[in-house]
Amino acid sequence: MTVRERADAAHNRRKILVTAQRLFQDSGVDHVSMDDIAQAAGVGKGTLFRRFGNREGLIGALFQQLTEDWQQEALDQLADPGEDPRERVLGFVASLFDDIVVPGRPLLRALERDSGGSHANLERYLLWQGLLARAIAEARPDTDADFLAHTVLGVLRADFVDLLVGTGMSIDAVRTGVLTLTASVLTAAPEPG
Amino acid sequence: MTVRERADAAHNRRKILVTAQRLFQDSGVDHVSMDDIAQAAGVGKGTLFRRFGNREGLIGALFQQLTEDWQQEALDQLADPGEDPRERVLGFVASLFDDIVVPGRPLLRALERDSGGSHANLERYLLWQGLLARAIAEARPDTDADFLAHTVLGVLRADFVDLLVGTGMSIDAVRTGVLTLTASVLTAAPEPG
DNA sequence: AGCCAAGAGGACCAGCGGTCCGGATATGGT
DNA sequence: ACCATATCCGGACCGCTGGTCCTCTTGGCT
Repeated sequence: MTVRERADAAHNRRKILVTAQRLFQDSGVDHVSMDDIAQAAGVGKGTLFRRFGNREGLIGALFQQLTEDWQQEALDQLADPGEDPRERVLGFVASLFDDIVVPGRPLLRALERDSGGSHANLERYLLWQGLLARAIAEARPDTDADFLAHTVLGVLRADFVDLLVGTGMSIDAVRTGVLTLTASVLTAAPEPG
Repeated sequence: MTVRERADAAHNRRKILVTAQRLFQDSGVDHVSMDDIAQAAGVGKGTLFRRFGNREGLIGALFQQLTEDWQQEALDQLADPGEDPRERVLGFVASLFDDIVVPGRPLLRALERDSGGSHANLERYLLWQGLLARAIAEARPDTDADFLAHTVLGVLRADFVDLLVGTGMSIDAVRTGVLTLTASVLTAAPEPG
């Protein structure tokens, strides 16, 4: 397909992305309207929607930009059979928290909120959850690794982290809690009699 | 205080509540506008907002109606010192899941979504979390009961349950997972050497 | 240079939550 | 029974939002 994006289109796309990121950062994701972004980017509203389809598409593009490099590396490392699965899981969770959840919290919240829509979020979630579950299963073949993976990711959801922060916990306390939980998930518990 | 609610006002309040519940049930919370509710209840929009302040107030009132009886009983039982803390926690979680989360999922989602606003939700959360943490601490004094309580409640969040269902799990599978997780949280794990 | 698909842009739209205010009425005092 | 009035009612109205549409422009190929 030779239908390459025209130069002005690509230029505008980049301009929109950087502008949106700045506005979101400055004013909070849900105090910035699509009009705001179009105007600040010096672009018509039609252009904005032509490029990204809708609001969720724009936010998704910003989020993907944040994750694409990380995801490749992190998932490879998580699946690397040459290392202790426990270490791999802990490393993955720590990296997910530090590099994605914390810096991407506002974007993630916005994406989680409209989860009813696009399948992209669900697919991404399932990808992470599947690999995480496999690694957990390596460390603890005896348990429901699948649900434990869900649990760990559940605690990492942006709005839940925000809730915890809202109760007075510091980001660092949340981090410690998440990692402790992950570690305990990886440690075999005796079956209750 | 003789400032009793006038009879017509009370009547309208009841009518609005039952109408809203029906509409939400039939069409899904976020496909029903405040206009819809007012019209279906045979009431002016001004009346609706006068009674409940705003959308979140209405949803909150519906949710409180759903929980008020349950909460009294469940929290008492959770704090009852005469029973095995493990049983109490498991019973509380099961009841919370069966009686609140599952039937109230749509309302809860809507409330969680706008959590930025009212403190009422945060207070309710902290009340439940505090008592749950105390009971967990009785069963396992050695761990961070506080964060474990957060974890259990985190997995019970309505939008997370919806996400799990969206991945193909049945409600019953979610229930099993939640209870298994709770049980494992209540079972001491050996410190990793 | 000339053609034209792709893109630009902003007026426009429908729907939303929420407000306002002139008219109606329930209620307590007489 | 009746009045005075605080309370309440209703729906027109508002500002704002995400999203569409249609005309004009322009980059890129020949």
